[in-house]
Amino acid sequence: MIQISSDVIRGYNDTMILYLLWDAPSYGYEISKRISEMTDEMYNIKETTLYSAFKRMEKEGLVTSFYQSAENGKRRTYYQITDSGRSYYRSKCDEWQVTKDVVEHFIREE
Amino acid sequence: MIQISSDVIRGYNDTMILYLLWDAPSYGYEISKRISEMTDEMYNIKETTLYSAFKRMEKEGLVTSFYQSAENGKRRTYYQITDSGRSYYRSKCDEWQVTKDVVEHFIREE
DNA sequence: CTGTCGTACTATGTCTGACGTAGTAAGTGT
DNA sequence: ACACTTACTACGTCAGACATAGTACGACAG
Repeated sequence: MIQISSDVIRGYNDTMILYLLWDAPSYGYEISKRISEMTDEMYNIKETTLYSAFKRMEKEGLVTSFYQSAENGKRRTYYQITDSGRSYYRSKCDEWQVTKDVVEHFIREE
Repeated sequence: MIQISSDVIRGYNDTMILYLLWDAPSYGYEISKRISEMTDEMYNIKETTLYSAFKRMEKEGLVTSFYQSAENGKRRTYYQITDSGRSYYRSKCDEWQVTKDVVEHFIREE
């Protein structure tokens, strides 16, 4: 089973997280599980990577956070995407198309 | 004109360079020009990025170097891909396919 | 009722590839 | 004579990813 490290998608963790926040707020643990599921465990984001991404994005105004006690009585920090976050996400999607094109000039597929 | 920075393809500069060394040895300036041409100037590798990639890859045994005076009398450091470089390149191509799949789960195309 | 597991984080420090800035030097073109 | 292109080297900085460690609370098993 191939497992990829976060380093190879450096700069796209934020984008992946924003995608998962698009429709509703979420929190660290859930985001992490959803990424693993969606990628069939090919990519498992590291906790430190994830939480530092949240901090960075909050500072940059891409997300806002709020505390909320969950059903199970546990306290969680939820993150919510902002308008600025949505437009950042869209620009990263555009960038991705270009990046992909560029890289694929140098990739041999067999 | 969209220009992408090397940061978004972090870790794939080496792969791009190895691709260009596949059939024949080459040197910094030529590699740099060819990358710009091949990508329609969407990606222009920085000199420092390029030369430090050469150094790193030589240390890792992915390439070997030799001096040679060119037609124009200028001295150049040519780099040549090694067997190890070829197998590294192939593994990066495989990795790329996975990376692309993973990222695209989180990208909305319109 | 104790210890392990899963959940939900925070803190701290390290590493690496990319990049900014600068400088050298030799040949070419005007 | 001077600018420009070619062909590099040196040095220092930065940011994102990651390793390691620790905290804390609830559930659940033996």
